[in-house]
Amino acid sequence: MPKQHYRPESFQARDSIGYLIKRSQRLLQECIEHSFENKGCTLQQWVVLMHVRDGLAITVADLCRELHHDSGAMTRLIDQLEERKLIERRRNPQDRRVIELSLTKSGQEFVESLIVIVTEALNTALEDFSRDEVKLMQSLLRKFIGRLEQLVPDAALTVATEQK
Amino acid sequence: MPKQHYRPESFQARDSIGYLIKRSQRLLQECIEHSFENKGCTLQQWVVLMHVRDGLAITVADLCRELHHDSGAMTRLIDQLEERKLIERRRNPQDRRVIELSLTKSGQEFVESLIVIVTEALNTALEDFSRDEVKLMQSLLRKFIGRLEQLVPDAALTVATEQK
DNA sequence: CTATAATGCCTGCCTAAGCAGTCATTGCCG
DNA sequence: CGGCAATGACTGCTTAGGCAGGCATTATAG
Repeated sequence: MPKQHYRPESFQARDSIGYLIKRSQRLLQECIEHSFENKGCTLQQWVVLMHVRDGLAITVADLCRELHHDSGAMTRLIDQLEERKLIERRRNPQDRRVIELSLTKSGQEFVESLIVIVTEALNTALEDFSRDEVKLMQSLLRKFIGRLEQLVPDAALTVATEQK
Repeated sequence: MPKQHYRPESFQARDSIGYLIKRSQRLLQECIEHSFENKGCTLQQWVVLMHVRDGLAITVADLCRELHHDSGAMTRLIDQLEERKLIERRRNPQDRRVIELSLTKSGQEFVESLIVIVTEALNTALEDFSRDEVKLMQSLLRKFIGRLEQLVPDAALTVATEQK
């Protein structure tokens, strides 16, 4: 039986965790994309490049699971990055279904140049926060995410497929 | 000079506050919309109805400022709600530019029936959290939002116009 | 070994969001 | 009073996301 954090009678949309998270997400995204300015890169695109760079995802399917993004949309996003010579596709000879992604030289340089900008933006956004507050916020969010992944099983496809 | 919460050399996309917030937002949205099921209503639409109900916004422009949404998209969203007889438009005679929004009888009932569902979903999502943890998360997010609104001036149009 | 399912990538279609520009109305200032 | 900026609602265009289906390839079951 769930705790009564919110009650229907007294519910205020603007006080709910949903509104607060949504607004935080949106503002932060704008903040970062604003600092991207004329780099010609979406936050989304940069995140994809980062994941490939760090080996967190090497295929389109990986990226979709990690970022919880549509596979069709991801294909088209990769198309753009490939066209700009930031990323390369290479068919895996062992499993010819999969296409492995890797950054080009200029892709790597590009990603790293934006890391500086992103960390700057994040640090500025968190300027008023102590180190402990940031840690706290991170751990609360992680806990929240963990809980939600239980509730929305589709969301954690990696886990779901392992369970089978 | 901003604190060094994140540093370019050691930056990990998945540990950043951006990733965590984005993922929280997405999962929570899915969680709620999943519980909306066959109600034939987007979370976005419901939020709009709630804002009108509570007098937080009575015009399209208000809604756009509050929810930080595109005015064209909002017009079309209202079109749908009006077509379904959930909301009404009425031209303000004092200022004939503005169109005031209000809920119909069935609109009110509809919103309130969904409040129950939303609060349930939120309580379930926060089941593992103590009351203090929820308060803490809310206050951290509010602080974060406040900071971001300073940084992205367009974001807080209400404030911005007041400043002029 | 074969039939069937599952996986991965991609395409087409539809809807929604973002952007720019239009039109009407109002506020402001000389 | 007259001109000009500002505001509010709306419309067309472009782009991105979600969904369903298709094709090739691999895994699995009998």
